[in-house]
Amino acid sequence: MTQSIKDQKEVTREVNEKLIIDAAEQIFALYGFKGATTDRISKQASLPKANVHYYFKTKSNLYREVLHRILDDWMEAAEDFDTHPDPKSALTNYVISKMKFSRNRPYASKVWANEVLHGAKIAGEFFQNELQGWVQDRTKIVNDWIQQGKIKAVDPETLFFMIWATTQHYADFSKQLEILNDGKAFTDEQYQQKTQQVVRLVLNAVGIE
Amino acid sequence: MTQSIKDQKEVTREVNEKLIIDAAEQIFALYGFKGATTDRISKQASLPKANVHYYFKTKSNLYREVLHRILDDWMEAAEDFDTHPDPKSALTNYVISKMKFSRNRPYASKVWANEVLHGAKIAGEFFQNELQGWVQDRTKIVNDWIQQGKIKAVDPETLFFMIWATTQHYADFSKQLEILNDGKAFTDEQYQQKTQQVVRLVLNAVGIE
DNA sequence: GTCTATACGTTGATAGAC
DNA sequence: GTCTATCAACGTATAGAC
Repeated sequence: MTQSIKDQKEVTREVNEKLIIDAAEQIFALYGFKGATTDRISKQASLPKANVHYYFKTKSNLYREVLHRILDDWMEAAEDFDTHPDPKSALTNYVISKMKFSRNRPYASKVWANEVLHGAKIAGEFFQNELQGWVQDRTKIVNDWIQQGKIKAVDPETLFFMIWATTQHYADFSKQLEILNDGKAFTDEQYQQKTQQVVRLVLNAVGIE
Repeated sequence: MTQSIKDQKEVTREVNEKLIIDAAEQIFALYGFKGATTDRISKQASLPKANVHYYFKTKSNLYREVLHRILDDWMEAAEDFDTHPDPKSALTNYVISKMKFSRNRPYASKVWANEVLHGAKIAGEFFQNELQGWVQDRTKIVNDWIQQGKIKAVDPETLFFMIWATTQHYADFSKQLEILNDGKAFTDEQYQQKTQQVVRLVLNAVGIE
Protein backbone atom coordinates (compact mmCIF):
# COMPACT_ATOMS: atom_id res chain seq x y z
CA MET A 1 0.00 0.00 0.00
CA THR A 2 2.50 2.61 1.10
CA GLN A 3 4.70 1.56 -1.76
CA SER A 4 2.79 3.47 -4.41
CA ILE A 5 2.51 6.52 -2.13
CA LYS A 6 6.17 6.41 -1.38
CA ASP A 7 6.92 6.14 -5.08
CA GLN A 8 4.74 9.12 -5.74
CA LYS A 9 6.58 11.15 -3.13
CA GLU A 10 9.92 10.13 -4.47
CA VAL A 11 8.88 11.15 -7.94
CA THR A 12 7.75 14.53 -6.61
CA ARG A 13 11.03 14.91 -4.81
CA GLU A 14 13.08 14.07 -7.88
CA VAL A 15 11.08 16.39 -10.09
CA ASN A 16 11.30 19.29 -7.65
CA GLU A 17 14.97 18.77 -6.93
CA LYS A 18 15.74 18.88 -10.64
CA LEU A 19 13.58 22.00 -11.03
CA ILE A 20 15.51 23.69 -8.23
CA ILE A 21 18.96 22.61 -9.44
CA ASP A 22 18.19 23.81 -12.96
CA ALA A 23 16.97 27.13 -11.60
CA ALA A 24 19.95 27.43 -9.25
CA GLU A 25 22.46 26.80 -12.03
CA GLN A 26 21.03 29.73 -13.94
CA ILE A 27 20.74 32.11 -10.99
CA PHE A 28 24.23 31.27 -9.67
CA ALA A 29 25.58 31.86 -13.19
CA LEU A 30 23.89 35.23 -13.53
CA TYR A 31 24.56 36.64 -10.06
CA GLY A 32 27.41 34.67 -8.45
CA PHE A 33 27.14 32.75 -5.20
CA LYS A 34 26.48 35.67 -2.89
CA GLY A 35 24.43 37.59 -5.44
CA ALA A 36 22.10 34.65 -5.98
CA THR A 37 19.32 34.62 -3.39
CA THR A 38 17.29 31.60 -2.45
CA ASP A 39 14.25 33.77 -3.10
CA ARG A 40 15.24 34.34 -6.73
CA ILE A 41 16.08 30.66 -7.18
CA SER A 42 12.70 29.63 -5.81
CA LYS A 43 10.89 32.07 -8.10
CA GLN A 44 12.87 30.77 -11.10
CA ALA A 45 11.78 27.26 -10.12
CA SER A 46 8.18 28.42 -9.51
CA LEU A 47 8.24 27.09 -5.96
CA PRO A 48 8.02 28.75 -2.55
CA LYS A 49 11.30 29.73 -0.99
CA ALA A 50 10.76 27.43 1.99
CA ASN A 51 10.73 24.42 -0.32
CA VAL A 52 14.22 25.18 -1.51
CA HIS A 53 15.41 24.96 2.08
CA TYR A 54 13.26 21.93 2.68
CA TYR A 55 14.95 19.98 -0.13
CA PHE A 56 18.52 21.23 0.22
CA LYS A 57 18.62 22.60 3.76
CA THR A 58 21.15 25.34 2.98
CA LYS A 59 22.11 27.49 0.02
CA SER A 60 25.67 26.13 0.25
CA ASN A 61 24.41 22.56 -0.07
CA LEU A 62 22.41 23.45 -3.15
CA TYR A 63 25.45 25.15 -4.64
CA ARG A 64 27.56 22.05 -4.01
CA GLU A 65 24.99 19.88 -5.80
CA VAL A 66 25.02 22.23 -8.77
CA LEU A 67 28.81 22.02 -8.97
CA HIS A 68 28.78 18.23 -8.75
CA ARG A 69 26.42 17.92 -11.70
CA ILE A 70 28.56 20.30 -13.76
CA LEU A 71 31.74 18.34 -13.11
CA ASP A 72 30.04 15.09 -14.15
CA ASP A 73 28.87 16.64 -17.41
CA TRP A 74 32.27 18.21 -18.00
CA MET A 75 33.97 14.82 -17.68
CA GLU A 76 31.57 13.25 -20.15
CA ALA A 77 32.85 15.51 -22.93
CA ALA A 78 36.22 13.79 -22.59
CA GLU A 79 34.82 10.70 -24.23
CA ASP A 80 34.90 12.43 -27.56
CA PHE A 81 38.63 12.73 -27.14
CA ASP A 82 39.24 9.15 -26.04
CA THR A 83 37.18 7.26 -28.60
CA HIS A 84 39.22 8.45 -31.58
CA PRO A 85 42.70 6.98 -32.00
CA ASP A 86 44.21 9.43 -34.48
CA PRO A 87 45.07 12.99 -33.40
CA LYS A 88 43.05 14.76 -36.07
CA SER A 89 39.77 13.02 -35.22
CA ALA A 90 40.39 13.13 -31.47
CA LEU A 91 41.20 16.85 -31.35
CA THR A 92 38.50 17.80 -33.85
CA ASN A 93 35.78 15.93 -32.01
CA TYR A 94 36.94 17.11 -28.61
CA VAL A 95 36.89 20.76 -29.64
CA ILE A 96 33.46 20.35 -31.26
CA SER A 97 32.17 18.61 -28.14
CA LYS A 98 33.47 21.37 -25.88
CA MET A 99 32.03 24.07 -28.14
CA LYS A 100 28.66 22.33 -28.07
CA PHE A 101 28.76 22.24 -24.29
CA SER A 102 29.44 25.99 -24.20
CA ARG A 103 26.49 26.52 -26.51
CA ASN A 104 24.02 24.20 -24.78
CA ARG A 105 25.03 24.69 -21.14
CA PRO A 106 26.26 28.28 -20.87
CA TYR A 107 25.08 28.61 -17.27
CA ALA A 108 26.98 25.49 -16.24
CA SER A 109 30.17 26.84 -17.77
CA LYS A 110 29.71 30.18 -16.04
CA VAL A 111 29.05 28.69 -12.62
CA TRP A 112 32.22 26.65 -12.94
CA ALA A 113 34.26 29.62 -14.11
CA ASN A 114 32.93 31.70 -11.24
CA GLU A 115 33.82 28.99 -8.76
CA VAL A 116 37.42 28.56 -9.97
CA LEU A 117 37.83 32.31 -10.33
CA HIS A 118 37.14 32.80 -6.65
CA GLY A 119 39.53 30.10 -5.55
CA ALA A 120 37.53 26.88 -6.04
CA LYS A 121 36.87 26.83 -2.30
CA ILE A 122 34.01 24.35 -2.67
CA ALA A 123 34.83 22.45 -5.88
CA GLY A 124 38.48 22.17 -4.95
CA GLU A 125 37.57 19.53 -2.37
CA PHE A 126 36.26 17.05 -4.89
CA PHE A 127 37.67 17.73 -8.36
CA GLN A 128 41.38 17.71 -7.58
CA ASN A 129 41.95 14.00 -8.15
CA GLU A 130 39.71 13.76 -11.20
CA LEU A 131 41.48 16.65 -12.90
CA GLN A 132 44.99 15.39 -12.24
CA GLY A 133 44.12 11.90 -13.44
CA TRP A 134 42.41 13.18 -16.56
CA VAL A 135 45.37 15.32 -17.59
CA GLN A 136 47.98 12.66 -16.81
CA ASP A 137 46.26 10.06 -18.99
CA ARG A 138 45.79 12.38 -21.95
CA THR A 139 49.28 13.80 -21.65
CA LYS A 140 50.59 10.31 -22.36
CA ILE A 141 48.44 10.03 -25.48
CA VAL A 142 49.62 13.38 -26.82
CA ASN A 143 53.25 12.56 -26.09
CA ASP A 144 52.87 9.29 -28.01
CA TRP A 145 51.56 11.20 -31.02
CA ILE A 146 54.60 13.48 -30.82
CA GLN A 147 57.05 10.57 -30.63
CA GLN A 148 55.34 8.92 -33.59
CA GLY A 149 55.76 12.15 -35.54
CA LYS A 150 52.01 12.58 -35.97
CA ILE A 151 51.91 16.09 -34.51
CA LYS A 152 54.41 18.82 -33.72
CA ALA A 153 56.24 18.84 -30.40
CA VAL A 154 54.07 20.94 -28.12
CA ASP A 155 53.53 20.89 -24.37
CA PRO A 156 50.38 18.76 -23.85
CA GLU A 157 49.28 20.64 -20.76
CA THR A 158 49.51 23.98 -22.54
CA LEU A 159 47.57 22.53 -25.46
CA PHE A 160 44.71 21.29 -23.27
CA PHE A 161 44.67 24.53 -21.36
CA MET A 162 44.35 26.44 -24.60
CA ILE A 163 41.48 24.25 -25.78
CA TRP A 164 39.64 24.62 -22.48
CA ALA A 165 40.26 28.36 -22.34
CA THR A 166 39.13 29.02 -25.88
CA THR A 167 36.06 26.81 -25.96
CA GLN A 168 34.83 27.81 -22.50
CA HIS A 169 35.40 31.45 -23.35
CA TYR A 170 32.57 31.16 -25.87
CA ALA A 171 30.23 30.57 -22.94
CA ASP A 172 31.87 32.60 -20.20
CA PHE A 173 32.59 35.71 -22.28
CA SER A 174 29.51 35.45 -24.50
CA LYS A 175 28.60 39.02 -23.57
CA GLN A 176 31.85 40.26 -25.09
CA LEU A 177 31.19 38.33 -28.31
CA GLU A 178 27.69 39.74 -28.41
CA ILE A 179 29.06 43.27 -28.24
CA LEU A 180 31.41 42.53 -31.14
CA ASN A 181 28.48 41.04 -33.05
CA ASP A 182 26.54 44.34 -33.00
CA GLY A 183 24.78 43.46 -29.76
CA LYS A 184 23.22 40.32 -31.15
CA ALA A 185 23.79 36.79 -29.87
CA PHE A 186 25.27 34.33 -32.36
CA THR A 187 22.91 32.43 -34.60
CA ASP A 188 23.37 28.67 -34.82
CA GLU A 189 25.02 29.12 -38.20
CA GLN A 190 27.46 31.73 -36.93
CA TYR A 191 28.32 29.48 -34.01
CA GLN A 192 28.98 26.56 -36.36
CA GLN A 193 31.39 28.71 -38.36
CA LYS A 194 33.22 29.86 -35.26
CA THR A 195 33.49 26.25 -34.14
CA GLN A 196 35.12 25.33 -37.45
CA GLN A 197 37.56 28.22 -37.05
CA VAL A 198 38.54 27.10 -33.57
CA VAL A 199 39.06 23.54 -34.84
CA ARG A 200 41.30 24.87 -37.61
CA LEU A 201 43.39 26.97 -35.23
CA VAL A 202 43.87 24.04 -32.85
CA LEU A 203 44.85 21.66 -35.66
CA ASN A 204 47.24 24.28 -37.03
CA ALA A 205 48.72 24.69 -33.56
CA VAL A 206 49.81 21.05 -33.51
CA GLY A 207 50.80 21.06 -37.17
CA ILE A 208 48.04 18.91 -38.66
CA GLU A 209 46.98 19.54 -42.31
CA MET B 1 47.72 80.58 1.83
CA THR B 2 45.17 77.86 1.40
CA GLN B 3 47.10 76.63 -1.60
CA SER B 4 49.55 74.52 0.35
CA ILE B 5 46.79 73.15 2.56
CA LYS B 6 44.70 72.27 -0.44
CA ASP B 7 47.67 70.54 -2.03
CA GLN B 8 48.18 68.55 1.11
CA LYS B 9 44.56 67.48 1.14
CA GLU B 10 44.63 66.56 -2.48
CA VAL B 11 47.71 64.45 -1.93
CA THR B 12 46.00 62.69 0.97
CA ARG B 13 42.94 62.12 -1.16
CA GLU B 14 44.96 60.69 -4.03
CA VAL B 15 46.94 58.43 -1.75
CA ASN B 16 43.86 57.12 0.04
CA GLU B 17 41.85 56.68 -3.14
CA LYS B 18 44.64 54.58 -4.61
CA LEU B 19 44.88 52.56 -1.41
CA ILE B 20 41.16 51.87 -1.56
CA ILE B 21 41.07 51.04 -5.28
CA ASP B 22 43.99 48.64 -4.91
CA ALA B 23 42.29 46.96 -1.98
CA ALA B 24 38.94 46.87 -3.76
CA GLU B 25 40.44 45.25 -6.86
CA GLN B 26 41.73 42.41 -4.72
CA ILE B 27 38.58 41.95 -2.64
CA PHE B 28 36.26 42.12 -5.66
CA ALA B 29 38.46 39.54 -7.39
CA LEU B 30 38.39 37.17 -4.44
CA TYR B 31 34.71 37.44 -3.49
CA GLY B 32 32.77 38.89 -6.44
CA PHE B 33 30.77 42.10 -6.32
CA LYS B 34 28.14 41.01 -3.82
CA GLY B 35 30.54 38.89 -1.81
CA ALA B 36 32.94 41.78 -1.35
CA THR B 37 31.95 43.93 1.61
CA THR B 38 32.99 47.53 2.12
CA ASP B 39 34.13 46.44 5.55
CA ARG B 40 36.60 43.94 4.12
CA ILE B 41 37.81 46.45 1.55
CA SER B 42 38.41 49.04 4.23
CA LYS B 43 40.34 46.56 6.38
CA GLN B 44 42.45 45.57 3.36
CA ALA B 45 43.21 49.27 2.83
CA SER B 46 43.84 49.79 6.57
CA LEU B 47 41.23 52.53 6.75
CA PRO B 48 37.90 52.85 8.56
CA LYS B 49 34.87 51.72 6.62
CA ALA B 50 33.32 55.19 6.73
CA ASN B 51 36.25 56.58 4.75
CA VAL B 52 35.53 54.24 1.86
CA HIS B 53 32.05 55.73 1.66
CA TYR B 54 33.42 59.20 2.16
CA TYR B 55 35.70 58.91 -0.86
CA PHE B 56 33.50 56.87 -3.19
CA LYS B 57 30.02 57.40 -1.75
CA THR B 58 28.73 53.95 -2.79
CA LYS B 59 30.14 50.49 -3.30
CA SER B 60 28.89 50.57 -6.90
CA ASN B 61 30.84 53.75 -7.60
CA LEU B 62 34.00 52.21 -6.24
CA TYR B 63 33.44 49.12 -8.36
CA ARG B 64 32.99 51.29 -11.45
CA GLU B 65 36.29 53.04 -10.76
CA VAL B 66 38.04 49.71 -10.39
CA LEU B 67 36.67 48.55 -13.74
CA HIS B 68 37.72 51.78 -15.46
CA ARG B 69 41.31 51.40 -14.34
CA ILE B 70 41.38 47.80 -15.52
CA LEU B 71 40.08 48.68 -18.99
CA ASP B 72 42.74 51.40 -19.33
CA ASP B 73 45.49 48.97 -18.42
CA TRP B 74 44.04 46.30 -20.72
CA MET B 75 44.12 48.70 -23.66
CA GLU B 76 47.74 49.59 -22.96
CA ALA B 77 48.81 46.01 -23.67
CA ALA B 78 47.63 46.51 -27.24
CA GLU B 79 50.61 48.73 -27.92
CA ASP B 80 52.84 45.71 -28.00
CA PHE B 81 50.79 44.48 -30.91
CA ASP B 82 50.73 47.76 -32.84
CA THR B 83 54.38 48.74 -32.62
CA HIS B 84 55.65 45.72 -34.52
CA PRO B 85 54.99 45.62 -38.27
CA ASP B 86 55.64 41.96 -39.01
CA PRO B 87 53.24 39.24 -37.81
CA LYS B 88 55.79 37.20 -35.90
CA SER B 89 57.02 40.08 -33.75
CA ALA B 90 53.56 41.54 -33.29
CA LEU B 91 51.93 38.29 -32.18
CA THR B 92 54.90 37.19 -30.08
CA ASN B 93 55.11 40.47 -28.22
CA TYR B 94 51.36 40.73 -27.77
CA VAL B 95 51.09 37.26 -26.26
CA ILE B 96 54.04 37.93 -23.97
CA SER B 97 52.53 41.24 -22.92
CA LYS B 98 49.17 39.62 -22.16
CA MET B 99 50.84 36.80 -20.22
CA LYS B 100 52.78 39.35 -18.18
CA PHE B 101 49.56 41.16 -17.35
CA SER B 102 48.00 37.91 -16.13
CA ARG B 103 51.05 37.33 -13.96
CA ASN B 104 51.37 40.83 -12.55
CA ARG B 105 47.72 41.83 -12.26
CA PRO B 106 45.81 38.62 -11.54
CA TYR B 107 43.17 40.42 -9.50
CA ALA B 108 42.48 42.86 -12.33
CA SER B 109 41.97 40.01 -14.76
CA LYS B 110 39.64 38.23 -12.36
CA VAL B 111 37.50 41.28 -11.67
CA TRP B 112 37.09 41.79 -15.40
CA ALA B 113 36.24 38.13 -16.01
CA ASN B 114 33.71 38.22 -13.18
CA GLU B 115 32.10 41.34 -14.60
CA VAL B 116 31.74 39.97 -18.14
CA LEU B 117 30.66 36.57 -16.81
CA HIS B 118 27.70 38.14 -15.06
CA GLY B 119 26.61 40.10 -18.11
CA ALA B 120 28.90 43.16 -18.06
CA LYS B 121 26.05 45.18 -16.60
CA ILE B 122 28.37 47.96 -15.46
CA ALA B 123 31.33 47.73 -17.85
CA GLY B 124 29.08 47.23 -20.85
CA GLU B 125 28.12 50.89 -20.68
CA PHE B 126 31.60 52.17 -21.36
CA PHE B 127 33.72 49.52 -23.08
CA GLN B 128 31.47 48.72 -26.02
CA ASN B 129 32.90 51.34 -28.39
CA GLU B 130 36.49 50.80 -27.37
CA LEU B 131 36.27 47.07 -27.92
CA GLN B 132 34.61 47.29 -31.33
CA GLY B 133 37.12 49.88 -32.53
CA TRP B 134 40.07 47.91 -31.23
CA VAL B 135 39.01 44.72 -33.00
CA GLN B 136 38.08 46.44 -36.26
CA ASP B 137 41.48 48.09 -36.58
CA ARG B 138 43.44 44.94 -35.81
CA THR B 139 41.25 42.79 -38.04
CA LYS B 140 42.40 44.91 -40.96
CA ILE B 141 46.04 44.38 -40.06
CA VAL B 142 45.61 40.60 -39.81
CA ASN B 143 43.71 40.46 -43.10
CA ASP B 144 46.53 42.38 -44.78
CA TRP B 145 49.02 39.79 -43.53
CA ILE B 146 46.82 37.06 -44.98
CA GLN B 147 46.55 38.74 -48.38
CA GLN B 148 50.30 39.25 -48.45
CA GLY B 149 50.73 35.55 -47.75
CA LYS B 150 52.57 36.19 -44.51
CA ILE B 151 50.25 34.03 -42.41
CA LYS B 152 47.65 31.33 -43.01
CA ALA B 153 44.04 32.30 -43.73
CA VAL B 154 42.39 32.35 -40.31
CA ASP B 155 39.45 34.33 -38.96
CA PRO B 156 41.06 37.32 -37.18
CA GLU B 157 38.31 37.59 -34.58
CA THR B 158 38.66 33.92 -33.64
CA LEU B 159 42.41 34.37 -33.43
CA PHE B 160 42.19 37.33 -31.05
CA PHE B 161 39.55 35.57 -29.01
CA MET B 162 41.82 32.58 -28.65
CA ILE B 163 44.74 34.74 -27.54
CA TRP B 164 42.63 36.57 -24.98
CA ALA B 165 41.04 33.38 -23.71
CA THR B 166 44.31 31.52 -23.32
CA THR B 167 46.39 34.30 -21.79
CA GLN B 168 43.67 35.49 -19.41
CA HIS B 169 43.00 31.91 -18.38
CA TYR B 170 46.43 31.87 -16.76
CA ALA B 171 45.13 34.48 -14.33
CA ASP B 172 41.45 33.58 -14.08
CA PHE B 173 41.92 29.81 -13.73
CA SER B 174 45.19 29.96 -11.82
CA LYS B 175 43.65 27.77 -9.12
CA GLN B 176 43.15 24.99 -11.67
CA LEU B 177 46.77 25.27 -12.82
CA GLU B 178 47.91 25.19 -9.23
CA ILE B 179 46.05 21.91 -8.68
CA LEU B 180 47.74 20.41 -11.75
CA ASN B 181 51.09 21.66 -10.44
CA ASP B 182 50.80 19.59 -7.24
CA GLY B 183 49.11 22.41 -5.36
CA LYS B 184 51.97 24.83 -5.85
CA ALA B 185 51.75 28.16 -7.68
CA PHE B 186 54.02 28.53 -10.71
CA THR B 187 57.53 29.80 -10.17
CA ASP B 188 58.73 32.63 -12.40
CA GLU B 189 60.74 30.13 -14.42
CA GLN B 190 57.77 27.82 -14.94
CA TYR B 191 55.66 30.77 -16.00
CA GLN B 192 58.30 31.84 -18.52
CA GLN B 193 58.28 28.37 -20.05
CA LYS B 194 54.49 28.30 -20.28
CA THR B 195 54.59 31.71 -21.92
CA GLN B 196 56.99 30.39 -24.56
CA GLN B 197 54.69 27.41 -25.16
CA VAL B 198 51.68 29.67 -25.66
CA VAL B 199 53.67 31.83 -28.09
CA ARG B 200 54.62 28.73 -30.03
CA LEU B 201 51.04 27.44 -30.23
CA VAL B 202 49.76 30.82 -31.42
CA LEU B 203 52.48 31.14 -34.06
CA ASN B 204 51.77 27.57 -35.20
CA ALA B 205 48.07 28.40 -35.39
CA VAL B 206 48.72 31.07 -38.01
CA GLY B 207 51.41 29.03 -39.77
CA ILE B 208 54.53 30.96 -38.82
CA GLU B 209 57.83 29.03 -38.56
C1' DG C 1 4.88 17.40 1.89
C1' DT C 2 3.58 22.52 1.32
C1' DC C 3 3.71 27.21 2.45
C1' DT C 4 3.10 31.73 5.37
C1' DA C 5 4.99 34.45 8.80
C1' DT C 6 8.84 35.62 11.29
C1' DA C 7 13.34 35.61 13.85
C1' DC C 8 18.00 36.59 13.47
C1' DG C 9 22.30 37.96 11.42
C1' DT C 10 24.77 40.76 8.09
C1' DT C 11 25.85 44.78 5.43
C1' DG C 12 25.54 49.33 3.06
C1' DA C 13 25.24 53.74 4.33
C1' DT C 14 25.12 57.89 7.38
C1' DA C 15 24.85 61.09 11.44
C1' DG C 16 27.45 63.57 14.29
C1' DA C 17 31.48 64.09 17.51
C1' DC C 18 36.26 65.16 16.98
C1' DG D 1 39.01 65.32 6.66
C1' DT D 2 38.56 61.30 10.13
C1' DC D 3 36.14 57.90 12.59
C1' DT D 4 32.70 55.74 16.10
C1' DA D 5 28.08 54.51 16.79
C1' DT D 6 23.92 53.41 14.77
C1' DC D 7 20.12 52.36 11.62
C1' DA D 8 17.39 50.49 7.86
C1' DA D 9 17.23 46.99 4.40
C1' DC D 10 17.85 42.62 3.01
C1' DG D 11 18.56 37.60 3.02
C1' DT D 12 18.99 32.98 5.23
C1' DA D 13 16.74 29.86 7.67
C1' DT D 14 13.02 27.95 10.45
C1' DA D 15 8.70 27.38 13.24
C1' DG D 16 4.37 25.99 12.91
C1' DA D 17 -0.27 25.99 10.60
C1' DC D 18 -2.34 23.45 6.89
